[in-house]
Amino acid sequence: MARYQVGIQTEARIIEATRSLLAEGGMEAATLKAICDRAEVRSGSFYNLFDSKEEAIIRVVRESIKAVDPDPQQKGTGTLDDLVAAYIRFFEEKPKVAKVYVMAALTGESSSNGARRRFLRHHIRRVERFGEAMQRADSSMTDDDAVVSAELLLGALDGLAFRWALDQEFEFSKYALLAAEKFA
Amino acid sequence: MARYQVGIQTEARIIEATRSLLAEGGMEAATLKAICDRAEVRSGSFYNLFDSKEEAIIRVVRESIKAVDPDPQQKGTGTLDDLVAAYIRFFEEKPKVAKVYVMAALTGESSSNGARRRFLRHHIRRVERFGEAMQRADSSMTDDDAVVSAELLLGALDGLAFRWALDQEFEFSKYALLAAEKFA
DNA sequence: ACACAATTTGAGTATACACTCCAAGTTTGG
DNA sequence: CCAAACTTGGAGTGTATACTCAAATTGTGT
Repeated sequence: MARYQVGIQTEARIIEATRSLLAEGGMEAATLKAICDRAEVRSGSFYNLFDSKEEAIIRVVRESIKAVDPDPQQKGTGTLDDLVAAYIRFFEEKPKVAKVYVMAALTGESSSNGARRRFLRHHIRRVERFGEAMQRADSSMTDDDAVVSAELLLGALDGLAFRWALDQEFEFSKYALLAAEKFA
Repeated sequence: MARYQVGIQTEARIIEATRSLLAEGGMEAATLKAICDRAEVRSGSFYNLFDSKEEAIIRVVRESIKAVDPDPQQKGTGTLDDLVAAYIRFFEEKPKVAKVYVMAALTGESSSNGARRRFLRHHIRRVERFGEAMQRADSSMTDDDAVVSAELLLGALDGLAFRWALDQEFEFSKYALLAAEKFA
């Protein structure tokens, strides 16, 4: 772990290099050499700060998953529109992180089941949040209905995100809003 | 290219080995050694039948993309329900191929744009088919509306497929039908 | 200014990978 | 039954990869 300023800065450069490489070319592009070249660091320095390449990648992926969820603290408040708006904002403000997020689920083979399980846990938590927001808006909704509706809307949002990752010209926010109208 | 019976069988074993490895563990799992071991073939035989590992993978991916589209010949007929039903059937009947399909877009050779572009072309074709089916059901629909609706429904279906790839317990067909209902 | 821990360097290691080569074996049509 | 066409085994090649290490340099609290 970095103690001095230089070390902390180097660490940040390595993380940023890893993130941009993952966003541009997926796991395949994030080789140690590529990361070190982009961060302007020699491999020895890399291993002074990280135990393995995997560690750097996991940190980037974990951070990207976390970034999707706006303020997990504010549980129990917030409307469905807030949640959808937060998702849209995430894509507009942090496209690089967003792309890593979209890639993470399918590409996470590196740590085999670990990454996938983490992603699934995250998804389930999100379904709960969306479902609760839906129930708050319509108190006649059963728990089961809420889960089904939330799963449907989140599926649509993730599908549109996937579409955006394929082609950044795609107007994600426009379709995300339409999906919220249609599936809520 | 294989001419004799033995060669044709070996080729089939290699393709099947590649497909199952891709479905189980993504690109990372589909090493030459793993493919050859599973197909019970030595690397020399592999290269007698394929120019490269890439060729085998591309064939599997291409086949999986093709398998999603039911009878491209029947253009101009078929209802939206038929198209959705075909997509659902694809997941139920060919789960292995389906998983490769879901993985293909981002994970393929994420660096080489070839796979991504092919996937995008395929998606656009599908949006057209879905849009036409929607217009056939509601003749007052403009072309633009059809594209938007089709993009939305396909986004949802793909997102649910993505969800299924994460966790095969997920009842894909149930949610796919619910999504389709919203557009009826 | 000093001691010493943190950081950097860069050559070096081991390994896994895709791919080659060709002698020996098998299948096929005539 | 033969010869040509095809297939196979498996040792071997070159290369890219993640990772190590000891020595040199730099940052920090006192």
